Amino acid sequence: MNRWLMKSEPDVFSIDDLRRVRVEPWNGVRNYQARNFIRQMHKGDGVLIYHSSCAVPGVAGLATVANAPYPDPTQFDPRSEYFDPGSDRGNPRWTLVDVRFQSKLKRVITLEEIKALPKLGDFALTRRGNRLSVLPVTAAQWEMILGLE
DNA sequence: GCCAACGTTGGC
DNA sequence: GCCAACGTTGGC
Repeated sequence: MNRWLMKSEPDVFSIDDLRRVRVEPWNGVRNYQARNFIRQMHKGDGVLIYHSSCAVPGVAGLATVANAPYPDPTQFDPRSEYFDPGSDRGNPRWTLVDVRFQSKLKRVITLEEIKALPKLGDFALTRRGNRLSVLPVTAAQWEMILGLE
């Protein structure tokens, strides 16, 4: 099993929204590095749901990857904000997975706390200029972060 | 292939 | 709202 962190702006789609809908197609990722991580996902992989661009950024809940990666349908929808006229139906440019709610943490584990972990090691979330919306988490990082709850 | 301009992300 | 970081675009 691989482990990932996926960002969402809680004002747009929060862990409470995911709990309500149970399974959500994680569409709209339009960054090649993030897409390449999505393509490495497998059904059952663990996901940290991270709240970004909000008062207290941090990990808010747990989810799992619900299925194998498949083409993001919004790239072919001219009415979608994620429409990509340059994407070829024979070779779709953008990929997504569905994300299944697992649990909401009792409290948000904040970015500040995560940054302060002494043995966190190299982690895309705390690297300079952190902008990736989907990024890998090692087993050790996963344990350390959830150990803060 | 270079690089300036531009747009976006995201913490603060 | 500000601004640093950084990805993308497009002219050359």
